[in-house]
Amino acid sequence: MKTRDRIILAALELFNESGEPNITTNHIAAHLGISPGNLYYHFRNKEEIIHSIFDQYAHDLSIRFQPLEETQITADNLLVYLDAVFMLMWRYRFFYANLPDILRRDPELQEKYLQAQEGLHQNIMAMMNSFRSGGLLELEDADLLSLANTLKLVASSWICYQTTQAPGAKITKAVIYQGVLQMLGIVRPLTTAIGKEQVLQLEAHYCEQVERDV
Amino acid sequence: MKTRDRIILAALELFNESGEPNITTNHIAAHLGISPGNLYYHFRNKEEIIHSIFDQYAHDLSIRFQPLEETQITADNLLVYLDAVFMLMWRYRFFYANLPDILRRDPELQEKYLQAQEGLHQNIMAMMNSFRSGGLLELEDADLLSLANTLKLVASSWICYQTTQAPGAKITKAVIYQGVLQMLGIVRPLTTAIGKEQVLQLEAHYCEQVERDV
Amino acid sequence: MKTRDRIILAALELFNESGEPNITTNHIAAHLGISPGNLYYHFRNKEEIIHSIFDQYAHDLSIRFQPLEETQITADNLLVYLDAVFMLMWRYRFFYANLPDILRRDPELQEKYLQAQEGLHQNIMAMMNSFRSGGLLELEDADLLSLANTLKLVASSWICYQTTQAPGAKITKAVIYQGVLQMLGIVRPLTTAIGKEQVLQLEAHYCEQVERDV
Amino acid sequence: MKTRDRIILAALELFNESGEPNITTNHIAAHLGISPGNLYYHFRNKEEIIHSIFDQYAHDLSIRFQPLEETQITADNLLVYLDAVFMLMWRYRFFYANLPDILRRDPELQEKYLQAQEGLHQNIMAMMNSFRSGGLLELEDADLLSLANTLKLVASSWICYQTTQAPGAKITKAVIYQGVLQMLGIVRPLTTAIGKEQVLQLEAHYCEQVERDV
DNA sequence: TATGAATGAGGATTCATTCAT
DNA sequence: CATGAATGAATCCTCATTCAT
Repeated sequence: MKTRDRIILAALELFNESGEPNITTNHIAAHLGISPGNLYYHFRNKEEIIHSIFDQYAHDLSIRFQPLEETQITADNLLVYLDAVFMLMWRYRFFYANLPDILRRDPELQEKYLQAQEGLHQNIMAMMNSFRSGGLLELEDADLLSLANTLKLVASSWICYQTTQAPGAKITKAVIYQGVLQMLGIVRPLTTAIGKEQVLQLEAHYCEQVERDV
Repeated sequence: MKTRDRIILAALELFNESGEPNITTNHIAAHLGISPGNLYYHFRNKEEIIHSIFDQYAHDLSIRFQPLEETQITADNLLVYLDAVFMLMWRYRFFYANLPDILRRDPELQEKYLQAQEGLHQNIMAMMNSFRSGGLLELEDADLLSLANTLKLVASSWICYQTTQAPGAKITKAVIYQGVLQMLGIVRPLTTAIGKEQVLQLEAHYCEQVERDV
Repeated sequence: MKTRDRIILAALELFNESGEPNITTNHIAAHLGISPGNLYYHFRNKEEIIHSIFDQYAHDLSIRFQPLEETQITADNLLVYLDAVFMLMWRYRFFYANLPDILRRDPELQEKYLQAQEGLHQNIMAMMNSFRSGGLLELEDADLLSLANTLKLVASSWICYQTTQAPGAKITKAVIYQGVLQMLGIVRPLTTAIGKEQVLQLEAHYCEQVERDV
Repeated sequence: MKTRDRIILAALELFNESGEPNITTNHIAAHLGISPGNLYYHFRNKEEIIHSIFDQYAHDLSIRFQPLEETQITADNLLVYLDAVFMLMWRYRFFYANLPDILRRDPELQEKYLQAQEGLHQNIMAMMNSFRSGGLLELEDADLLSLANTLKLVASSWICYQTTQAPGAKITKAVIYQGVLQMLGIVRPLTTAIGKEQVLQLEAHYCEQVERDV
């Protein structure tokens, strides 16, 4: 494994554990047993490390989430999708603990983040549309858009929100699954009879996951 | 005005503007034209300033939000309530931009925050219950709880979320009102015919506010 | 009791407890429940407080130790004298924990200290001379002077020395009495048969004291 | 010469000159023409510098003073030993000017200091025993122990004591030699006829040294 | 590629002291 | 006499970053 990648990995790990502002470049170098000079040979500055982590995040996102065509959208696909979104967010959770501050310092990163958010929005919209046309949801356009926005907000805020809800909260996979359940809980009351069945099935799936992990 | 209060005010202002991690105690002192020594005469350390700001926040919260009795809950009261919650969050918005990090450093603050969150939860539940018993909502217990959780999450995350949704996003009152609208949008699809009317009225009110402020 | 005197007393107490460098003027004021301004009304600066404490010490010393005439010197007088010297040193023990540093900063104090030391020397010499002329000691002039010097050194260093001989050593009266015993132990091997008897008597007296205090 | 060692050396020099409490880490850095950051690259904090100086002292002590076997103890060896002890104390004299305060702050250092003191005690005891068995001294066990204690006290206190005996006293080598003479003066009245001769010889040696240095 | 010593501006904080009231 | 808010230079220390090797 290349040093550059090891740095990214170590930084990600340490940031997730202790928060980005509390991890210095020296911490990262020491953790890897390399010199600070070497770290700066591979990265111009700390910002660039964060940047690279985000790039990896965005890349992971893009390969997993080819914009879905409406016909492909099934309950199964949805499950896979939600699963993957939250897992990704978990993997890069340090990011969400400081998002406003990190983005303020780095306009370029802000731009990239917005693109990712846009992709998330597109996908959520596509799924909701597909649900509606499949007769699982019964909503007007405005309500559908509002629903999509809410889902995006919940997805994007979940980890940060949970971090603040308990002293010394560790974000585990169970917490992630509860996030998916929270989103399903938002969709369920809006579904048709057929839709409800599907959602309940998904919920059952995630309840299992939560219990297995607790 | 007492120096102690001026410090709290200046700190709040600067934190909101530039983010707490980017504002040093010297910045605050210089901004007020006082010496660093004087600042430390009034506060043992930076943490204590943040603490005091939070205490003020909690105090504001508590005097404005005496736990509502269910009979008092009307659409008008709700409007006043939501308005006030978001305004308060706006006033102390720096806090929300770094919540995980701020709380991690200060377990006492974490405790206080959870109490405030618990109060928020109680009030939201009281309102939703009242809505249901007033025939504005039609939901089972589990769904009602889920709804309340979603509303609390949206309320608690709105400012942080919005901060990340645009480059150099300034959180204006209009953004705040959109948060209220978002929450109403979550409630609306779940209301009865009578409930829908009330919600639409509230939405209309806030749409006006948004337009006035933009 | 006058504020000025209360300040001296409080400072002495705190200095003894925690060491002069670790006690700020604010500590002293807070301990007395007075304002720092008030403290500085009575004393130009911290140095002056130390100075005043020393003056009190020198005063105590002078009233207790009128240079002894040789004829007055008996074993009993000696006992009273040694007792008093060490008690005084105990009362002002903070001083001995930092003597070089305190004196370096304050030439006037250095001067006063030397005068006190000179008085100590005179008295020790007087006693030793008297012992010799009384047939208790058998020494040549040079040896007598050397003995007096040693005794002065031991007396002046005892508290500082003991402070360093155990972790977190508290200087108790027992430690003080051991100092007297140490000095008697220096004198004893040099005494005549008659002198030895006297010294052993004194030693017995102090051994009792030590045991009572332990 | 390594920067780390240069820092230790400069600190030692400045501490000796002006007293440890009066020398800041910035002083040391400036004195060496290096940045404060560099100093803190080599030492975690000021305490660690003091610690390192003491370690060097303890090391010097240990290599020079292998516990002496009784047969090796001759007047010549004693001379070398005393010489070295006082020289070492002179080299690290800042330490003795603040011993109580320095040890109070640093329990680990206190522990090391006590070990060094214990070594000193062992060596002094060994020498005195050897003197007695060689017929140079005539003392009972209790008196021998008492003598050893006195010698240890004088040795350990000499520099601190001398520092306080004159305004702005500079501790020169002559002062050191006088310390040795003081100790010899304590031993001399207790010696046998043969012993006295040896001691007088040593005294003569040191009187020469003092005169040469004054 | 990698080292690790070095930088230096800047951080939080302290404390003897002053001064208007 | 007394208050207590205010000063400001100084302290210890951090950390992102550089650079000669």
